[in-house]
Amino acid sequence: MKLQAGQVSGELLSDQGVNPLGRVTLFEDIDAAGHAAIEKLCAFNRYAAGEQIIDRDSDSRDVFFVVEGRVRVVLYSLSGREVTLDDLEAGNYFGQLAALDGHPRSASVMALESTLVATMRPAHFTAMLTEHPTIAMKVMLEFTRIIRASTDRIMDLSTLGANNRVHAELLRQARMVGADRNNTARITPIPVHSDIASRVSTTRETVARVLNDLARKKIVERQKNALVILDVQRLEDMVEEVRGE
Amino acid sequence: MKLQAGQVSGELLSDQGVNPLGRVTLFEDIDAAGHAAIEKLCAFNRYAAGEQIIDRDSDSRDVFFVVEGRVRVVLYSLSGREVTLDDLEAGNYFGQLAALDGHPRSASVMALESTLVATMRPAHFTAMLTEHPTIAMKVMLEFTRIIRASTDRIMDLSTLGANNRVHAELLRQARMVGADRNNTARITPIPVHSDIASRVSTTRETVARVLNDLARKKIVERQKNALVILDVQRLEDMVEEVRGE
DNA sequence: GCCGTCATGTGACCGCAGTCACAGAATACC
DNA sequence: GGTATTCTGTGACTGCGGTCACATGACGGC
Repeated sequence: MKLQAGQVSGELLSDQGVNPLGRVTLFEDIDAAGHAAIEKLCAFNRYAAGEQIIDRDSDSRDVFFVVEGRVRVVLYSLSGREVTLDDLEAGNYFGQLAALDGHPRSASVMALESTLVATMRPAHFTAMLTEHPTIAMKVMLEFTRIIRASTDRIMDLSTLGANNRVHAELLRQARMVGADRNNTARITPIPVHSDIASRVSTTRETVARVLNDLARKKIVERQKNALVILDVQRLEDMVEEVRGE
Repeated sequence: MKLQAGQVSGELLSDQGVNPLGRVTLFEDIDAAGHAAIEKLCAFNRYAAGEQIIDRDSDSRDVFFVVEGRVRVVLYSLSGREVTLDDLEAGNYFGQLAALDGHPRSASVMALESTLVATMRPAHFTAMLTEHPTIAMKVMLEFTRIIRASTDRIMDLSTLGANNRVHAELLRQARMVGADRNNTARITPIPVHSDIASRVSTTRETVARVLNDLARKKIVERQKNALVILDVQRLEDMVEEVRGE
């Protein structure tokens, strides 16, 4: 057994006076009674930062709901090279692929910080989908989100060079936090270079060079506790321009 | 209106004495009455080889069922560079992303040969999913297939060089047709180089060089009407070896 | 058959970015 | 505070593979 996270009792959770599944957006349309029923089907586990929750070549099929914390979905090449697919905040879930199709896990998942997850066996998950069509629909919508993100990434990898992919990633993060009317966006905390690198499949060094290049051009600025995109528009132009070539 | 395919009457189809939706695997668990009901919700259109069925930036949301023929799902960069995502045989369907989430089309789809498709409006599609849970489940399984293929591709693009991606693609095609006990597989008809190139995001020239290289090493052989993988095992080794680096 | 079109083969060139190496900065940990 | 570790910056080198150019080959149409 590779997963050794401490089991967390339901009691402990109710002691906190919270409905842990209430935070999971997949269940947001379900009433309190439904939450209680679903909660009975779950086991709760806490993972420390850096701990593996899903190992790509384990044969578990469970679905995991992130009650608290943050996780990262990654692929590792045998050489240890690490490809980040997605980060999931509390309220999201993962592990649904293997639960639904019974195939081996498609990726590994690790906790980025101390993370509390609810675990559900695959049979309960599929049963829940047939019982609650609104949940099934939400699962499908999540799939469409994943597929669209994947095709975008395939497109980027196929048509953009490494430094343009870094530009595109900065732009994505800038859009996530939103730009103010000055065309600037504050990304905080400062993303670690190797982190950006693993999201766009390049090296830490390339990211550093690109960021300094952008800083020299006054497009980004590294501040105390935030990376500031000084001119989102200009960055957009740089990306769009190259996409068209 | 960009799509100008000729409308095909239902009568014409019944004249052929076939149940056109019977071939669509999504509906295989539905009885004849159900097929008839679903068929009423569809319009039938025929597209010529090369004709666009979905344009990435049209705002249609319909779902398409491939009754006959073959289609290709592609992305185009503004420069015209073409990235193939998938080919779909008769019996499959496409267009479900936009139908479900209402966002713009994620890719373009073109007919590879003369193709007959059944078209369904998004509202009917979602209604059908809630009415037939078994269809909803099949849609989800198709999503898992797409996501797994996408992550594999992202991994390949991130970790393999261009010629190893060609190796990996040949291997995939070899596995599709299956190898005999001599470790050989006949891929037929001979895939066009530019076609392979667009599947693995490289150039036609690179594919040509790789294939000749493999031919020199007696791993593949170009025959009259088929590309023969003489030593599937050896090809596997070449791919696995590099993945581990 | 002949020709137009599409597919293939190959050389030359060269730029992007990955790799290695190491120095310096920042942050975390006791 | 000091030390360990993790993060960042940058130069030098190099090879993969994209691009261009052009020749040859295959094949379908009529």
